[in-house]
Amino acid sequence: MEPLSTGTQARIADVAARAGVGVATVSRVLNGHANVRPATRDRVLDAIRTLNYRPSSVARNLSLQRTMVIGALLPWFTNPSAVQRVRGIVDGLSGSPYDLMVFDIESEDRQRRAFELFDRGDRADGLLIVSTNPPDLEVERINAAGLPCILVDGVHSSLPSIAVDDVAGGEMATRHLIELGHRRIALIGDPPPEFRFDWSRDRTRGYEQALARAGIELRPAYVREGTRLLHVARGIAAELLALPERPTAVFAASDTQAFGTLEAARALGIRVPEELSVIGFDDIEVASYVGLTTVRQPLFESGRRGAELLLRALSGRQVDLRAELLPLELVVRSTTGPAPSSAV
Amino acid sequence: MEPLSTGTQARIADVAARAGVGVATVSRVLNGHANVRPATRDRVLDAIRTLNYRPSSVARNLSLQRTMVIGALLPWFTNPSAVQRVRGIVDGLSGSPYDLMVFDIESEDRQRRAFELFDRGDRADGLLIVSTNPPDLEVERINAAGLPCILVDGVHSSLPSIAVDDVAGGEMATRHLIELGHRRIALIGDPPPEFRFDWSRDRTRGYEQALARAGIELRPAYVREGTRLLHVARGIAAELLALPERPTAVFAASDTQAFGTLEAARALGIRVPEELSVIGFDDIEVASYVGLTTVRQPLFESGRRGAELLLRALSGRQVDLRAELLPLELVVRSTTGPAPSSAV
DNA sequence: CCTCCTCTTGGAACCGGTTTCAGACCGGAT
DNA sequence: ATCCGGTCTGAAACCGGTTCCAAGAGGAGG
Repeated sequence: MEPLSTGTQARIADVAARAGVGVATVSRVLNGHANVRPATRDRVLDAIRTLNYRPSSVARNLSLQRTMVIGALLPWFTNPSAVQRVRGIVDGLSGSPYDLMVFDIESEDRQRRAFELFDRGDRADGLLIVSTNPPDLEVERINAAGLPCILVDGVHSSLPSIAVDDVAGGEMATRHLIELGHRRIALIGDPPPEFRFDWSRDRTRGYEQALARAGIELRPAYVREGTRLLHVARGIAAELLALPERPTAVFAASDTQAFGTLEAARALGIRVPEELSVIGFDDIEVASYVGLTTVRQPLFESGRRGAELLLRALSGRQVDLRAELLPLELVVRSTTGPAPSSAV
Repeated sequence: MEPLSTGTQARIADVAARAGVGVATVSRVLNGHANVRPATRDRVLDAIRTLNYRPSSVARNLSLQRTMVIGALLPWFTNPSAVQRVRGIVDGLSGSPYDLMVFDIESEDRQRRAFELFDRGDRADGLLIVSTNPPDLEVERINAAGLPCILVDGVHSSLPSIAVDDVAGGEMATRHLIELGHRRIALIGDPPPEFRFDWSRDRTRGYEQALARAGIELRPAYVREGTRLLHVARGIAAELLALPERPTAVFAASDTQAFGTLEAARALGIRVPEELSVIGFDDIEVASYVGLTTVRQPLFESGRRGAELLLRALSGRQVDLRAELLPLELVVRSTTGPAPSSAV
C-alpha cells in the first residue's frame, strides 16, 4: 500500500480524471444524487477509494454557503457552570445534523477574536452565546448577517435568550437565610458587568428586596462584588468575616464564590453552619458532594433548551425574542442552619 | 443609519466597486501590504466602513490553505480532567496567532464526525487530541494530510504525545496504601479501552506490581473496571464494600471514581479514613477541596506543553515522536489513613 | 527628450468544491 | 425514418477571497 506523499491531498478533479468522468459526476456521487448510472458510480467510488479521497469541507462550505456547524461561545475559565451548560447543548444537538464547536471567550481579546470569526456567519450556521452579554455592535452584525443566535444565560433586547429570574433567585436565597433567623446577612455578588444594560437582572436586587421586605436594614459594608474566581471570593469573604460585627450568613451569587467563602471560614476556624451559614447559587456538580445549600438553576437544561431553540431558528421557524425563564429551586443541604443565638 | 438587508453581506468586489479600485487593491489594504498609495488606501477603508464589510474567513481559508485555527478533540463528559487540560492548552496558545476550537468526541459517533471534519487538515492547521487514543486509520490520514498533531494524555507510535507514567502512578498510589498497613486493597480501574495496543500504559499494572513487590496476593474479586462516570464507580464501590472480606482501602484510577467510592462508603455508613482509605488519581480541582488523597498529574501543564509542541510543529521544527512524560506526585490529604487494626 | 526604474494598480488565474444548463444518448411511438 | 421524452453526463459559472503578472504612471539620470 503506497501512502500518499505528505501534504498532498487528492482533489475532486483528480478523482474525476482517474474515473474518466467529469467533476460534476463525482460531486453527484459524493452527495448521493440520483441519475448516475450504477456502472459510472462504481468507477467513481473506486477512484475515491484508490486515491483515499475526502472532499475539502472548506471548499464545500464556500460553495454551499453552509457549514453544518454550530458555534458556542463561552467563558469557561471562571465559569464551571458553563461547562455543564455545554453538555446540555451537546445533548440538544444530538440527533441533529449539526456539529458543535466550542470557543473560549474568557479574555477581552479572545472575545473579540471569537466574534470576528463567527459574526459574519460563514464559520457556523448558528451561534449560542453562553454566560455573556454580547456587545451591541456584535449583535447588530450577527443580525445583519442573518445568523441565527440564541443567548444562554444572558439577555439582549434583540436576541432570543434562555435565562433565569435572578431577582427571584436572589430573593429566594436571602429569604431562606432570613427564615433561619439571620439578620446579619452579607452578599458576595455578581461581578459588575462592564456593559450592564439591564439592572433588574441581578441577584443583588433580589437580596435587597428580601431584606427590605423583612425590614432588615441594608448595610453597605456587607455587600461586596468581585469576579467569580474562587480565590477572589475567598479574599472577600475573609474581609467580611473580619468585620467587627461579623455576618452570620453569606449569600454568594455563585457556588464557586460560596466555596471560596467556605474556605475562608475554615481558615479562620469558623464552624459552618453553627457559626456561619453559607448559600450559593447554581448547584454545580460539586455542590451536592460538598453539601452546599444553594439555589439550583437548570444548567444542563438551559443548554439543551438553547440548542432546541437554535435548531428551530435554523429550520426557518420564528423564535420569540422574549427571554425564556427557567425555574429555580432552593436546595437545602448542610451549609445553612439557624442563626447563632448570641447574634440574635 | 441604514442597516444592511438581512442575510446580504458585502463582498470584496462590492468594496472594490464602491472605492473605484480593483479587488486586488482591496485585498492588499485588508492584509496590510505595502505599496498602496495612502489616498487609495483611505478610499478603500472608507468603502469598507460604509458597507460594514468583513472578509469571509471561509473564502480566505480556501485561498490561503490555512485557517489559523487549532482543533482540540476531547471527551469532556466523562472527563472533568480534560477540561482542565484544555485550560492549559488555551494558556499555551495565548500569544500565538492561533485560535482554539474545541470539539467533543464523547460518543463513537461524534468521534467519527470530528475526525471527518478535521483529518483532512482544512478545518484546522493543527490538532490536539486529548485523553483519547485515536484509531490507526485516522492517524494515518492525519499524517498523510501533513496535519501537525499532538496527543495529550494518549499514546500512539506515530504521533508525538504528552503523557504520564501510569504504571509508576499506579504503583505510587498502591504503595502509599501498603505503607499505611493495608493488605486488602481493591482497585477501581481504568475503563478497558477498546483498542488497547499498549498494555504497559496502565494504572492497573502499577497496582499489580506494587502488590507483588510487597508480597501481597492479588485477589481478582478486588480488581474491577468500569467507565469513569461517578455513578458507575459508586455502584462498583458498593459491591466491593459488600464483599465478605471487605477491602480496607480502595485505589480509584481517577478522582471521579474516588468520589463515587466515597459516596458509596458514606451511604453504607463506613467512615473514611478510619474504616476505609480511598486514594484517587489526577488531582482535579475539587479534590483539594474535598480533601481527597490522590496522585497528582499536571493536567494544566499537559495541555500547555501540548500546545507548545504543536506550535513548534506548526513553525516547521521537528517534534520528537517519543512520548514526553510529565511528573507525578503523591498528594496525601485526609481520605487515607492507617489500616484498621481489626483487619491487620 | 528618451530610457530605465520604481511604485501602484487591475485583470485573471487559482483554491476545491456545487450546480446550472445544454447536449448526447437511448428506447419507444408514429 | 423521424420525432419525442427521459436519463446521464460534462463544460462552465459560481462561492469570495489571494496573488501572480503585466502594464501604466511618474520621477531620475543620461
